[in-house]
Amino acid sequence: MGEELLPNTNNNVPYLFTPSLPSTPLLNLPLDPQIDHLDIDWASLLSGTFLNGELQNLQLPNVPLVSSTRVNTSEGETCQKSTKGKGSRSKKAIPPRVAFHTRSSEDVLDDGYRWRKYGQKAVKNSSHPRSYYRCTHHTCNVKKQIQRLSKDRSIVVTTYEGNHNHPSEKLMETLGPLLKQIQFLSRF
DNA sequence: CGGATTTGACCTGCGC
DNA sequence: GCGCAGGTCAAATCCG
Repeated sequence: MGEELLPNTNNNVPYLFTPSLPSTPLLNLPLDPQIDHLDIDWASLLSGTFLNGELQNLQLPNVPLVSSTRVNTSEGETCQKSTKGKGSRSKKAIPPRVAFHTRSSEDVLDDGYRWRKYGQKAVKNSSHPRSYYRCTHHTCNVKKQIQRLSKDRSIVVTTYEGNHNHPSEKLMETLGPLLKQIQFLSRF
């Protein structure tokens, strides 16, 4: 990792491009010339199963090849804490990463999950800082990074790391009544 | 007052 | 070994 995430094939993360927001389910995957578009099931994406299933089923060449060796510190992982209490890194299995390039005036995409910002850092060769977010769900350790392209400030690069182990709150808010209705109707 | 954000310090990996 | 860059922590601060 190093510089700004650019829309080219040098990145080690699959590059998904959305012309606007997740309002359109059609995405492009320039990394793989075999795939010129991809229909995304946003429901499964938001529930976390997309990253577990669909993406891997597509056999994308670079999932999850991010060179970062940073850790995540979710429960059950053997991550070493530094004796000074700061930092919690060690070489570990790299969680799946997906980068979305989104044209938006908003930095933070409303993806249905709740995120807490835990850091912001100036990035080399970029005039815009990178922001670090973590899912606020207590059992979930998904992270995301948000950064604007210096070449095109209207483009926001959102990099998701890891899989949600819980459904999207907004999704459940929306689907909850619907599911109840389906359950009710299915009794007949 | 509690949760979210800000921000400087700290830690690790990597290249030279 | 050293310096740099990226990533994370946690105390301070903000805000509803």
